[in-house]
Amino acid sequence: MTQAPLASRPHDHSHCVSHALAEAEAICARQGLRLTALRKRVLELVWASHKPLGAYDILGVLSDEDGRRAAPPTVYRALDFLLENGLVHRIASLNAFVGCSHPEHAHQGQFLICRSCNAAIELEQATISDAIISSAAGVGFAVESQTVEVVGLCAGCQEPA
Amino acid sequence: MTQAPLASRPHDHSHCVSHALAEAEAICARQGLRLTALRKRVLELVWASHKPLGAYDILGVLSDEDGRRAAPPTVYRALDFLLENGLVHRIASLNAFVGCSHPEHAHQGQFLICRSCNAAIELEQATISDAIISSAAGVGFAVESQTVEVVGLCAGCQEPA
DNA sequence: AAGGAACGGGTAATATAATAACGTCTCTCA
DNA sequence: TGAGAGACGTTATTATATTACCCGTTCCTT
Repeated sequence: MTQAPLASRPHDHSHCVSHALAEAEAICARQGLRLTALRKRVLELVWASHKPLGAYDILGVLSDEDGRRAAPPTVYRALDFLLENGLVHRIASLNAFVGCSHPEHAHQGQFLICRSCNAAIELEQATISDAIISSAAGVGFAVESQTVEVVGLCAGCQEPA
Repeated sequence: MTQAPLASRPHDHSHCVSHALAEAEAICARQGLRLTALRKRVLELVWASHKPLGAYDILGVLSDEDGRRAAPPTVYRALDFLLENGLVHRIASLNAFVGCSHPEHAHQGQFLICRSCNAAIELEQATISDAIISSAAGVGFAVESQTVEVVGLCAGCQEPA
């Protein structure tokens, strides 16, 4: 059977970050996309943890490390690029962004968001999207994109009180 | 088999509105909740169509009909009441609100949102929520609430070009 | 009937999220 | 070599949501 997603287990997170950045480099190189310093830095910040990060949080970090304060469009443009190219996902219910765990192929993420530790676990379950597509088809609706965001408690946060 | 949801077919919409209001009255009466004039008016506005409505759209209408301009908390408080009591749903991906089609029992809505006519069709499919719950259980995640919002084309908007 | 808590709602200010509009620099490549 | 495209800075604005404080009414209690 498939192993539980990394985000839901303790792990050496620096591997996630370096792996995600290396993969982004490779994907951009292959597709002739420009992963500029800014875009790379934003991607790195989004990957700083498995918790979805708000655009203004990113902005705050960038402003701190630059002397001058970055403006919203700076961050949103970088995020738009990363979203368009499947390197991050947007969590609509949180107005926040999280690194994509499987950027190598196009897909829609399904997210399990822990209300205790805030981690977002990305799933890619055909059973879920198939159920959605066929239910929609039952009322004549043609699905183009899906948003599935689930709140609850991750395995690690369900310890007995 | 179950009939297609009303929102996805032509219908006499004034019936929807009056039915929704009557049902809200009954539910509130039964549970000792106060469906004040303001709350009722907001519910009526949300039900004005099957298209999700933004809080500031509601605010605009209220301001127009009152001479004085309503302020955001007025609307958000009414919406909070309606949400808490299952009379409306919030569509996170649109920052908008839509009347609940089945307020008589607690449930999480699943929504099909037409990108052409903007109508939101509410589903309540066990196949979808079961798929989510069991996929989540597979990684040890305990689901508490689900957000399922699907964008595409409704039956009526798929006419040949 | 009086006291007081709870509730509904008005008002101002503020917080948070996202976009618009415009300018400049640099790279590419024809 | 210069025209066009892309990336990003900058300022301003729009959209969405919340906080804090106040006041009047309701309703419960004695």
